[in-house]
Amino acid sequence: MCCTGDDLVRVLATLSNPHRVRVVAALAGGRNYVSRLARELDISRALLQVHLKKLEAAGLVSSRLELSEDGKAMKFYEVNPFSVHLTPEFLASAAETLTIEKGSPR
Amino acid sequence: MCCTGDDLVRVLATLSNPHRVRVVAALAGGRNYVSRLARELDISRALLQVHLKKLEAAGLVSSRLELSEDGKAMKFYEVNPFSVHLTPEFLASAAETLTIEKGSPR
DNA sequence: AGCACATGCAAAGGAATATTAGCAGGTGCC
DNA sequence: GGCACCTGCTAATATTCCTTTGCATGTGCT
Repeated sequence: MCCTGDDLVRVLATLSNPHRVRVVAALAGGRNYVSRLARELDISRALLQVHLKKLEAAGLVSSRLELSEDGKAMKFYEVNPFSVHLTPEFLASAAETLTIEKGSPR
Repeated sequence: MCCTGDDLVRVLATLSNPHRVRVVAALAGGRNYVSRLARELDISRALLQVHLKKLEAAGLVSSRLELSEDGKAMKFYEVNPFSVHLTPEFLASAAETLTIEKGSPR
């Protein structure tokens, strides 16, 4: 037991976008940096950055800024291992720690 | 094994709403009809109906119209058992059957 | 200087969601 | 008839999300 119901909802919301699923899938095969990942997934870099931010905000990926040998700053992303067993019973327990306030996404 | 990546995304999108999680949680404790469920969850019936429709469209719940002893039409909902093990590896396999349609402007 | 590559961010428009309010229908009971 | 229940729909609003476009920074190489 580690996450609140709100955290779960945030994770599910984050993974409810095909682009972000593909990003996680790509990173599951190994870490990568933004520009290259954008080329491999064939999406714009700006779009990828937005999705990466959401994934990181949800705790699904981590980033690390590194300097390549030729001095260029490159931001590497990698997946944080996670495991959620989605069942009605699990949702029932998660619902106990769920706030319903309006304008809550944050 | 059974669902496409698109189906998975749809399920996750459906469960990425606190109201719908609470609905599933409530139904996990037993079937119920719309008006009563709305009272128990303390939300408007119109709102609940919208969420129930989405849950049913995603295949997470089922509905059945029944007649009470006193002749009133009552729509009962119940959860369809489901089990999704959410991991990076699982997403990687799901991503293979994921449509993105859209021109790719590089 | 100019090109290729890396990063970041903000504004703007369109699309999709969430929620409310209000209407319609039905039954049975006092 | 008038309540108290049940069901269903729509239109209109507010809000959030998605995506593109554009500009800013920096590096190294020719």
